[in-house]
Amino acid sequence: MFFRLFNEIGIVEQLSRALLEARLPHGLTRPHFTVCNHLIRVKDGQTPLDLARAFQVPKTTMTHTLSGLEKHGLVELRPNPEDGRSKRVWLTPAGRAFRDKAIADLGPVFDDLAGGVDPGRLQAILPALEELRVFLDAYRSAKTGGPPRFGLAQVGRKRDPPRT
Amino acid sequence: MFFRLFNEIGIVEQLSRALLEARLPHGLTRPHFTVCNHLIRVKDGQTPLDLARAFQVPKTTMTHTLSGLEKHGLVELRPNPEDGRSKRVWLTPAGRAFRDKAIADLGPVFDDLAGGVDPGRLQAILPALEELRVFLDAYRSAKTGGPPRFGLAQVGRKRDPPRT
DNA sequence: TGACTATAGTACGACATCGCACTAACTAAT
DNA sequence: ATTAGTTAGTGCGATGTCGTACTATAGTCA
Repeated sequence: MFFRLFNEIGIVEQLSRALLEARLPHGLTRPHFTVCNHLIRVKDGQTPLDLARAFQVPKTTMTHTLSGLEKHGLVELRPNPEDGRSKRVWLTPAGRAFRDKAIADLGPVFDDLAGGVDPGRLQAILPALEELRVFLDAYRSAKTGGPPRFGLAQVGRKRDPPRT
Repeated sequence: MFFRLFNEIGIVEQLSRALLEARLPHGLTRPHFTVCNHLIRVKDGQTPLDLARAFQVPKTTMTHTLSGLEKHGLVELRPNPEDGRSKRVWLTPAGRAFRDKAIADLGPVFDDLAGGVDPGRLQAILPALEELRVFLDAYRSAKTGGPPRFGLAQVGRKRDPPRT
């Protein structure tokens, strides 16, 4: 049962990602969009590590994603006046426009989706998914070792054995 | 709403993947496991393209996954007597053992999961997920162009513009 | 102040994913 | 049989993801 569940989730993830990226400008991926979206929905000025935590990705992955966004002029990384080690991520006008346009372009897709699948039914699975996500996150932390530890970043993955 | 849904799905996908791969032998990934599992649950002797369709991945990705499985001696690729272009994928005893051991190793995880999240609740979201998956798959085909066309493989993704 | 530890970010390498282009083989129409 | 179009699989290159290791800065404690 769990296998089927995770399998369905994996396939939906692939398909939804392809659906989104087919509608983004060339060179921009779902993470780029989701980060911009997050910076608008929540707030910008967060640190890269904040974002890595929010999306449950290693910080190296977030560095990579942000560098892509910066290269496209969608965000700006400025030093964090409160902490010399870290930076803060700010959206540029282009970044906001990019996000708005992506959402607009997805409108028809969501309309079709709402026509083909009962939105209420999808809405209804959100709490269970969220519960599952929270459990998996906590489970990883629990199994990884001690307390909250740190930001997420590099934990709990498998370790390369020394090359023989 | 759809964003939140796909976001949760994406995160659950990442976390479940990490959870699984942390319990697999080094060098083997979730696709390796899921393919072996599929070959046992459904049947082996399928063609690589059958598998690519089943997992909704491009055929090049399946080639890569199968070559990894073959390198580890978990599957065998033999010519397809009915079609000189294609091959058939057969599990080796090692492949079956690998799948069985992975499932056994995941037992405790699933027990914990069943303890932390109501399994009935997860079970209940399966039909909606499946419906969503079927819709997304059909939608991609519909938008991509005509009829069933081909196997899945390389479609509907964005095209690289000529390098300037 | 100095020493030790913890944290933020990055450079780098390994590898997975996937689009493009190509070959070989099948199919259809004549 | 010839030819054109389609399909199965792969080589290759580009890029996303992530673990390891490193640097710079903070924080803690004496």
